[in-house]
Amino acid sequence: MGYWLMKSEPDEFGIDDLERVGVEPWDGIRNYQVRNMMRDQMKKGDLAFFYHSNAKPPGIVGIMRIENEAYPDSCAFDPEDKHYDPKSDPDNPRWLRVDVAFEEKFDDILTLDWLKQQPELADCPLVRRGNRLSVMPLTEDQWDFILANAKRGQTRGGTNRGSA
DNA sequence: GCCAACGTTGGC
DNA sequence: GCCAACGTTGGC
Repeated sequence: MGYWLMKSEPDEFGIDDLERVGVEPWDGIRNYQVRNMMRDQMKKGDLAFFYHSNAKPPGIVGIMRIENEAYPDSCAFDPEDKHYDPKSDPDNPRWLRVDVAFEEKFDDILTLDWLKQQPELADCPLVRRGNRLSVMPLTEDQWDFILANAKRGQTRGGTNRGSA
C-alpha cells in the first residue's frame, strides 16, 4: 500500500468538489518527476492526502483513494484544453493521470504552518524549501502521524494544533 | 551540453 | 500581487 500527498488549488478543484462528484480524473500533471512516480509507484488502492495549495490557509483537508493505475491523460491531446500539449502523441502519450475517489474530509485543516513545525515530517518534501512537486510519496510513518493528528483534532472538535 | 530566457508553482 | 525557487526550452 502506497501513501501520497496530492496538491490542488481549491479555487480550481477542492475537497468539496471531490466529495460532490465522488470520483474525478487527476489530470493536467505536466511534470516528469511526478509523472514517473505515478507511472512507476502509484497503485490502485493507494491512499492520498488532499492538500489545498494557494489557499488560506494551505494545508491537508482530507483523504482520497487511488482508483486505478496511471493511464494516458487525454487532456494533452485537446487543443481546447488548458493543459494541451502538442508534443504528446496519442500513439505514445507523454502524460498520464489517475482517477481519485473521495474518502474523507477532515473537520479541521492541518495547516502547512503546523505541518512545518512537526519534527516527524522534517523529511517530507512538502516542508522542504523550494519543493514544487504537486504529487509526492509519504512514508507509512509520515502518513500515520498525520492521520493520527487529524483524528485527534476531530475528536476534540477544536482547531488548536499546538504541539503537545 | 551549456546556459540565458522564460514560464510555473505556491507561500506570503 | 510579489517574488523565490526551480523546471523547461532552445540557440549556440
